Order: sequence, then structure tokens, then C-alpha cells
Amino acid sequence: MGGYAQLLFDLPLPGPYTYAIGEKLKEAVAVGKRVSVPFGQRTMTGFVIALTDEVSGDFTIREIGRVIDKEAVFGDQTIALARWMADFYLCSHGQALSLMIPTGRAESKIPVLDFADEVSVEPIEALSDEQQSAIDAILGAEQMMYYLYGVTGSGKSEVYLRSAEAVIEGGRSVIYLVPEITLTHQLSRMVSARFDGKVAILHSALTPSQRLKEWKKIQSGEARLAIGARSAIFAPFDDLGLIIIDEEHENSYKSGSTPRYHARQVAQYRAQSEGATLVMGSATPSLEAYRLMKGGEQIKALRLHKRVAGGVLPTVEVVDMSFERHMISRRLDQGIRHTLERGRQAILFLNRRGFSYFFHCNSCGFELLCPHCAVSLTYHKRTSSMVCHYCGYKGRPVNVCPACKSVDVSYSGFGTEMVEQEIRSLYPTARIERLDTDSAQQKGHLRSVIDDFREGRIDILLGTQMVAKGLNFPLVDLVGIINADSGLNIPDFRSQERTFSLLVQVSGRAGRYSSEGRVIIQTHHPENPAIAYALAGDTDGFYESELAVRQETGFPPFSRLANLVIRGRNRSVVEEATGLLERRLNAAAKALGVEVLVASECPLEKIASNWRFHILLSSQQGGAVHRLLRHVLAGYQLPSSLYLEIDLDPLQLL
DNA sequence: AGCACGCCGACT
DNA sequence: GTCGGCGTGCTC
Repeated sequence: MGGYAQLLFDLPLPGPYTYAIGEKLKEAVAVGKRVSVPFGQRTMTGFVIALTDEVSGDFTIREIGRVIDKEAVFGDQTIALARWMADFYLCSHGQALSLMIPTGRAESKIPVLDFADEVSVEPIEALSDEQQSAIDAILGAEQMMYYLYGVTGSGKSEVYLRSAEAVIEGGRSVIYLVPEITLTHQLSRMVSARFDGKVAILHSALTPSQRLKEWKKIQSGEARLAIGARSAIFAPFDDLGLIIIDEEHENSYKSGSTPRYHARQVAQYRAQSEGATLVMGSATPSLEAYRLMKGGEQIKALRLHKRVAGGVLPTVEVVDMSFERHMISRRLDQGIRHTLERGRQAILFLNRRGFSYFFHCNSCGFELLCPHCAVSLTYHKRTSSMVCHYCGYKGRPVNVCPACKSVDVSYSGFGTEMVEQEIRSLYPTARIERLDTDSAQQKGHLRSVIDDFREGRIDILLGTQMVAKGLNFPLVDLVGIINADSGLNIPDFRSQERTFSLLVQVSGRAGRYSSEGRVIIQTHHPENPAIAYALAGDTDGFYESELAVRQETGFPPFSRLANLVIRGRNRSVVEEATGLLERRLNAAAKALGVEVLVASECPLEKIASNWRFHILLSSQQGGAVHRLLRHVLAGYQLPSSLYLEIDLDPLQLL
């Protein structure tokens, strides 16, 4: 069988495309292999998804040029998973499939783990009762989904690992998802040692050929556990028994480019269709997960209350900045001095990059904006430049207003670089390091700073998100949050949830191994729920109040959203197309139970010289948004100078 | 998503 | 006169 092959491409085109198989390639071409073919004027990599004898249709058939793989790199179950993803996220089958398959051509000879470093064998601790009953529940598998809901340090990892061991013992395989930054060398080594090397490691720093090698270890059955970030959810096990999602609330589980899939949703689908158990865990679940847990039918909550490492929860204090004159409050200043005197460490957290924000003219009100995007430029002292955070544009800083030539100008707001300067002058003898996406650009900087800090060669670590996540530093007594309000000003229905989660996660960094743990939160709004509940350590209280707000306002998890972004060079063409699409959506919306919430310019209307408009859809019924979009988009071709991007269940609307 | 074809403005 | 901008259409 098979004079022809059906191919898919990594293109936003429906496909599949039919190609002839030349006599010489009859043996080599097979489902699951990649082939090189002429497509229009160029040569493309195609994925063979079927072989056929007959063809029909009005097109000239071309011939496959070359077969890339000796053995298949994907199978029918991956093709089917891609089919589901294409339907669910409204992308092409080929785009979904290409996302799941490694791009490497030859297997790397450089191992992912270098066995030069010694393995740090951690002593096996006795399990707490809570841990043991969590493991029993998971292995009992009376339900499909479980949630380990417990504070930082309550021993979630040990529950994951023991459950994984039992599942593998029983002859099935495991996928273990962690946020990218948590996937450190140390964790990989530990997991690999514990599972006797039967582990595939998938993270973003791998070369394509290393990735291919890890992939083949999964296909061949050599690896029984795959640990990795978001895309590891596609690990091609055919005997999947358990999926673990650590830090389930993390935004990095959602892809930022088409198809904008969420690993949690893909995991749910795989668990369902392959008969596996899904275990998630966090101290601060997403509101979606919390609601399902509360119901109890879909997700069974497994609570972990106690810290197992013997650490005590830190004390949390709030400082009202309305009564302070400097960016470091008197209370935080005293805390830092006290910590330094005792030879312990402090983490100062600031959710902003750069030296300062917004150039502002006090005479005419002029603000310095990116020439390509409609956003303010950020002053970066180190490079002495004004940087656009969206397109990367760099310009020169100014001291005179470009509009009215006034010298009465100022820079407002502050970022990590400015705080760094301030604390260096306040604590001249302290050893201080800064960690953010700017300073982490230099290769190896991140790892060396983390190692130095862990081993006590740094006294104060100053940083953004990066320092908040999953890292354990035994010598830290104090965590200072410079400005807890920075995330609250963003016009986004999730800003409370994000702020609360961040405060709790950052607080978890303090005092895990000592009784002196202290968290100081600086804010202008101490009465804000996210801050007040974090101060009280009342997680359930926050979720209940936030659920009430969401129900009132009709936002997720009480509705489902979809955001359509239309972009193009010509503003009026984009605007017109948005209006037309909006009218078509509206015509069908009522009957299907969908509401068209907004159709307007995006909050950031111009990014990298493209005008952007968006349409936000909302529905109380789960599948209604899908049905509407499929219905309307099926009979509608966008002008070809425009691009339409669909974000289902968007996390942010920028 | 690319890439070619085709039509209008400012430059050696 | 051409070079090159980008709007339009097609890819088995």
C-alpha cells in the first residue's frame, strides 16, 4: 500500500497535502517520519501522517525529495493528540503536531547531565501521616485528578516522587512537569539518581539534537519518567500512568505563541484519554483549580498543613508606605541591619525592571514613547539607554523635553537598578547582587549568583520574579517586598490573584530552616484583599472572597473567555476587519449563548509597527465559545494582509 | 508563514 | 528611466 503520502506542515494551513513517493523511497517513507519536500517556491519539512493509494482533487502532485528520519519520531497517538489540540485551540493540525516533535536531525553525543558532579544523595525522611495518606489516595486512583494543596516546604515533592516510583513499579510511565526556572541542574540530577537513570530531561537549554536523544529514550522505553517544562506534556509514552504538575498556578504552563495551549488542559485530556492519573500541586492554586477542588467531584484535594523540614512559617508584617519618606521603610531598614548583624541573608523583591520609568515633561506633559509601539520607554542606567519592553527598541536618554525644549523634566517610578543603587549606599559593607532578566542575560550569571547566595557568599539578593520561585536558600531570614502594589495597578481581572500568589510564594522563601523567618511587605494599600489575606496567612479566605468577586463580575472560572487579536500594518484596514468580524460574531452570538465583550484597540495598540485590535468573547457555557468561533471562522476569510490570532482562555489581555 | 508577482513613488 | 516599497494570492 501507499504510492502517496499525506503530509502536514508547520503552517497555518489546514492540510494535509498529498505527495507522490518515488520508487527509490518506497521502503523509506512511513507514517511518523519527517520528509523534505518542495512546497511552492521553497523546501519544507513535512510530517507523514498517512499513506494512501489513491488521490483525488484538482492539483498537481509533486514528489517527496528526501526522508529525514530512519525511524518514526511520532505515532498515531501523537497525531490524534495534535488533532484534538487543533480543534480545541483553533490552530492547524500541522502547527499542533510540529510543536510536539523535536526538530533535531541527529542524536547528540553530549549527555544532558554531566556525571562529573557528584550526586547529592538526600537522606530519606520518614513520611508524615498527611504525606502517606496523599500517596495512598493517588495510587488508589479512585478519581482522575488530585491536588496537593499545601504550604511551601510541606513535602509535596516527596509525595510526587514516591507516587511516581510506585506507578513505574507497576509498569507504567510518568510525566513530571515543573516551571522552567525550577528545573535546575540539581533537581535533574536528584531525579535521575533516584530513578536509576531511566529519566528523560526536557528543558529549553537543550540543543535540538539533545532533545531528540531524550525523545528517543522515551519512545524506546529506556526512560520511564520524563521531567520537563511545559512542552514535556507531549512526551510520547504509550503506557502513561501518572502526570504530575508542580506549581500548577504558574503562568509559564501556558504557551505565549500559537497554538496558545495550557499544559494543564493538555494534561487533563491525556489523563482522560489514556487512563492516567493527574496530580497537581501548589500553595496557591489557580482559581480555576481551587473551584474544582472545592466541588470535590472533579479534583480531590489532598491537604498538607505542616512544614516537614522542621521550618516554622515566617512572621509576616505590612508597612504602610503612606507614612514613609524613602523607598526602604524604617522597619525594613532595621530588619535588614538586624539580619546582616546576625550574619544571615535577605531577599529584596521588586516586580520591575530597569532604573526608572516614564520620562515626563513637567511643562508640557510630554512622555517619551517607543516609535514602534505605543508604550513608555524605560531608562536603563547600565546601558545608558531608553528601552522598549515590547519590541526591544533602544534610544538615547534625554534631559530636555523633545517637544517644548523645557529642562523641567523628570523620571518617575523605580526599578531594580535604582533600588540596587539605594541599598548599596545604605549598606556599603554588605555583599549585594541583583537578579533579573537583564542581569541573567549573561550566560552562567544566574547559576553562579544562585550558588553564591546559597553558600552564603552574598548577603542581600535583589531581584524580580526569578527570586520568588521554587529556590531554597537555607540562610535566608528576611524577605522584603519593596512595592507590593506594582501588580495591582494593571487593568486585568487576575491582578488580585497574581499579587496574592506572588506574596505567598515570595514569603515562602523566608525562614524555611530557621525560626527567625520574617517577611516585610511594603504597600500603599494595606487594606487591599490580596495584601490583607497574605498578611493573615489566610489562603482559603482569599480564594473565597475572590471567587465571590468573579461570580459577581462573571469572569473566569465562572465563564470562559477567548481573545481574538487582529493585526496588520494599516490601521484603518485592521479596524474595518475587526468591525466586520465583530458583526458576524454578534449575529450568531446570542443564539449560542456567547457575549461579545469588547471589540476595540488593544491596550497596547501598536507593537513593532503592527496595529492591533482585539475582540473579547465570553460565555457561561463551556463549549459555546468554541462553537461560535468554529461557526464564524469557517465561512470567513480575513484579508491576507492581516493576521488573526486566537487565544483561548487567555491569561492576560495585552 | 514565506515567497512571487505586480503596481506606484523618489533616486543613482 | 529603474529600485523597492507593500498589498494580494498561492502553496499537494
